[in-house]
Amino acid sequence: MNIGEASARSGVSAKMIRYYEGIGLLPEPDRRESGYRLYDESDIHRLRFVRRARDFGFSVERIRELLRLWNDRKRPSAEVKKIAEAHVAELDRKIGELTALRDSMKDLAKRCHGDQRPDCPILADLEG
Amino acid sequence: MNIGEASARSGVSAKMIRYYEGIGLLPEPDRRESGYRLYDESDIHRLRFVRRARDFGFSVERIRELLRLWNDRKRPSAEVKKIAEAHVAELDRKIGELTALRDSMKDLAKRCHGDQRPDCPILADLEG
DNA sequence: TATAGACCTTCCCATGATGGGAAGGTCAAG
DNA sequence: CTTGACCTTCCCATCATGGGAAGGTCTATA
Repeated sequence: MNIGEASARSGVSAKMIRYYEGIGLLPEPDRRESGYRLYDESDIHRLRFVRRARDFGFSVERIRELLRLWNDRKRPSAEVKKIAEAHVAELDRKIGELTALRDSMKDLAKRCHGDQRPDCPILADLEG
Repeated sequence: MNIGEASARSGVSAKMIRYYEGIGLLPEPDRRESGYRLYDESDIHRLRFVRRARDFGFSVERIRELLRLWNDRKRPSAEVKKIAEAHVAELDRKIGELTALRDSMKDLAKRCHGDQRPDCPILADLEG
């Protein structure tokens, strides 16, 4: 099938399929004589894996490792788990960061009258 | 003072000071005859405001609005509060998103043996 | 006064993952 | 054979930031 159908069936845009190929995340597919890329079921399978990993927030580089493990029938599951746990830790870190920001901002907003007057603890805080 | 000192005193890199000037977030400063940018206390004040707003996670465009309100002595605090609340809502949204991802990933990792065997619920899930 | 070296200038490039769009070639249905 | 949908590559933009090159300026010291 052509890239359009591969895109529709995998949920990965044609743009991104070409990009992933360009950075070596995906193998170069066969081509028709015309130059059109040709995909088969196993490509769709791999594309779906990539899309799902992206949905989980894995970076392309992490997905590269995950694909390698996925293709390795002798992989120790410990390696996969390690990547997953590192990702969880990273997400935890970001969540903590954003939560701290949100709480501070929420507090500042609560203390702002929010009326016609110019006095504002939010601006006062930003002013330092 | 020159840009280096302005940078050191405000916590905004010289690179970013020039960038902010380039996109019109900051006014064009006076220049020496040599072309060197010249900053004074009020510039430091503004730069610190910008840095602090960035620390809170506001986008440059939001900071543009905040600076406008900061400079407007007749601003209604309601406008500032509105921006802050929109930011809180945005942070809440992101936190929720990341939390959902983290929880799913954490659950998958927990169910992975993490040993020498290749069987792995994480890869199985990504596979779809 | 000459020079070293710290500082400044502008300009270009890269990041990460994604989309937009142009110019031009290919395919399939009518 | 034409039309329109599809494909190709290539370039550009995003957002905020940093790296670095090539070249000019400033200041302290020998």
